[in-house]
Amino acid sequence: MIPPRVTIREVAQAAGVSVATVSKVLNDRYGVSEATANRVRGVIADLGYESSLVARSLRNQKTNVIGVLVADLEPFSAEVLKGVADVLRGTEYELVAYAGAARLGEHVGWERRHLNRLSGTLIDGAVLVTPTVTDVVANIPVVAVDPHAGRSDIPTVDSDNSRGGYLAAQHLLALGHRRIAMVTGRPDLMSSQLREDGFRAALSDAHLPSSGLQFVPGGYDPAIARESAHALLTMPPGLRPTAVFAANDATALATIDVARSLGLRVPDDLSVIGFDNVPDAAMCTPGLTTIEQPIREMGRRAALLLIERLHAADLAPVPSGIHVRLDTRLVPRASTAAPALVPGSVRLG
Amino acid sequence: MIPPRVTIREVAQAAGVSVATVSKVLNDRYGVSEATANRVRGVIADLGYESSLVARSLRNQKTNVIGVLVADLEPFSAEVLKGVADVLRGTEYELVAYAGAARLGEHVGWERRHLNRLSGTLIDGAVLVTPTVTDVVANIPVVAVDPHAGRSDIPTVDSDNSRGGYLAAQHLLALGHRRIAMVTGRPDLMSSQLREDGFRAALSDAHLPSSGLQFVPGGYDPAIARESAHALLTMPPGLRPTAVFAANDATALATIDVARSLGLRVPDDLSVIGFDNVPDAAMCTPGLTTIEQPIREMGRRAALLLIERLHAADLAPVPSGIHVRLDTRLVPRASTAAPALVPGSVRLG
DNA sequence: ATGAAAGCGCTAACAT
DNA sequence: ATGTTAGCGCTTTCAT
Repeated sequence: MIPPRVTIREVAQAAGVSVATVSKVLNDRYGVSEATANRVRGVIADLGYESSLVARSLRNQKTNVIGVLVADLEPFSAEVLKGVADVLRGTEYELVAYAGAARLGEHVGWERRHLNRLSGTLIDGAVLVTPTVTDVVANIPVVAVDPHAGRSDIPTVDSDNSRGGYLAAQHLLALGHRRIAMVTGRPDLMSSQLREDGFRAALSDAHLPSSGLQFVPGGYDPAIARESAHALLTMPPGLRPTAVFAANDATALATIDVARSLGLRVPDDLSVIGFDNVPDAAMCTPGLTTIEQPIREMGRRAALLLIERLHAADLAPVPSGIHVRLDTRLVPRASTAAPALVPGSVRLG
Repeated sequence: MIPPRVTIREVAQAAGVSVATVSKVLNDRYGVSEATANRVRGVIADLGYESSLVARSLRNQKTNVIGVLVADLEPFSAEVLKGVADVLRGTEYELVAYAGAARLGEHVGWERRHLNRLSGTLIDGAVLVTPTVTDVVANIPVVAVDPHAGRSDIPTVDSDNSRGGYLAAQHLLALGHRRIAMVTGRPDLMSSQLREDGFRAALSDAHLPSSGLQFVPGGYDPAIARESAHALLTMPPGLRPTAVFAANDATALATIDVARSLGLRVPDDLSVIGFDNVPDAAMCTPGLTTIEQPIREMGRRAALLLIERLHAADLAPVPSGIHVRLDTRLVPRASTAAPALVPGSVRLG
């Protein structure tokens, strides 16, 4: 009942020629008479035949497919994906995004697995999104976006996380906050570490006494952040921070949620600033003040870098040490404001 | 210098066994002694071998990969993708998103091409995002999200565009608007038609005389919308609409921009409501009042439907007429307000 | 101009 | 328990 996939063999059979001839027609090779070619084309159209990407790439060296390899498709990687698509749109390249099934507890090493499963066959080049390992060896050109580890042998695109952290602290200080907490990120990630470093640097530059500072774990994880936020916000009003910098928007939103559940108003009783500027940051109420990373642009730059390497593949040796770093910027919204004069005194709830 | 891909053959060679034995180890088949299996596993680990997804799927019937097939990766499809990933996360399934290179001028028929290129080989099932054709035949289960055409043989997920249009009209009426215009969408798309139908229904239910109504083309295209908006907003103040419903957010934003360039204030002199609730709608100033479609949830539902069909594949016949329709809702922001008492009189410019 | 055959990496009958 | 072999759909020598 359901028609099976049409293969090149059936096309050949229907046209009364060999599969080799059909293949030649498909690939515009010489050695086929115009008459035969036309007949074959007719059959192809009639049967609605399309060559199998898989079979074709198993056989061919080049596939014209670029892979975006991710551990998971969440807002960040989806945004990178859009950027890559922006560049590929209108080119000869096709785009495949691949998110393998997460093997339980596997945070590290997925990039090599994904690469091995696809390179040499399905894809000509790859963009790795937030890889933990950047010394991967591959037989195809690879570009990393927002790598988690420090040094890297492959071309890399990231944003200025350190400066972003600095900007966040500056913003809170400028508003007048003096008791500030940070919900940190994942200690194993470079981006997270840099955000914290920049944040500390700004506070240190402003000579804020460390007594006004607290750091609690957030792990880029809403659940962990909730717990930390709860501990933070149930402190006595005189000790409780008047502002929180969360290492990413997800944990910032979790913090706001906890604050609200405790009867604290944002930004009146608590200012919260995040990092990333994901769509949710704009859609929520109040709008989340945050540090924007130009994620989509990072995807664009990565794609550009990759295509360049793809075109130069044979000629040039692998140029090492290519690292593109894009600017971060403050996006002020409604979740931050000057602290109440007597913090906590306005709380009515 | 660059190590070539490790294949099963090299593993076999290094372990001193046949490729068949390696394959058995890989797939946990019976007939391999524990000693041999361990030796092979050791070699696999040493060499960092991973089986080629392509070769494997060419050979196998089942691949455990679900495909999300899109014409282009833009905000809408990326959002659907996230929804699908939400459901697949933690399951056995891997996710591949595929955006083929757009053949020039090809708006229609990409879904069949993509499907033919991947089905039967790379993927076990597919989610089609905004397909123009929904009578596709495939040898794998397929679910369509926001199909452009009307009737459909395959399971479908969309949102209640008609009700969304109704809600938009209701909102404007409730604010007190009586001269209302609509910037319509693309006549060839079902979603667009339904938005208009719902809009008309609400106005008719409210017995708004048709003299207060105008429809101008927008084509889901900012450029077209600009032109229409310009014509609309340069009418004499007594005739000019006090509110505009644009068929999607992109054209709503274009309308606001034109209004502003004509010296009209939004929402004081003109209320504008859009449709979709894309991130931009929240990020712009003033925030755009709009009708939200739960796009990510649509992706989730599609994935759920697909997995269900995948599991039931052999047993059940294809159940026809499965159509999931999710609710749309009004998201009030700052771009709509009650009309000025004497419309146009407050204009000072 | 056309076709037969090998082989890409892998799995599954089918030997042994 | 292990190996041999055929074949998934396709492209590409290499005959004819």
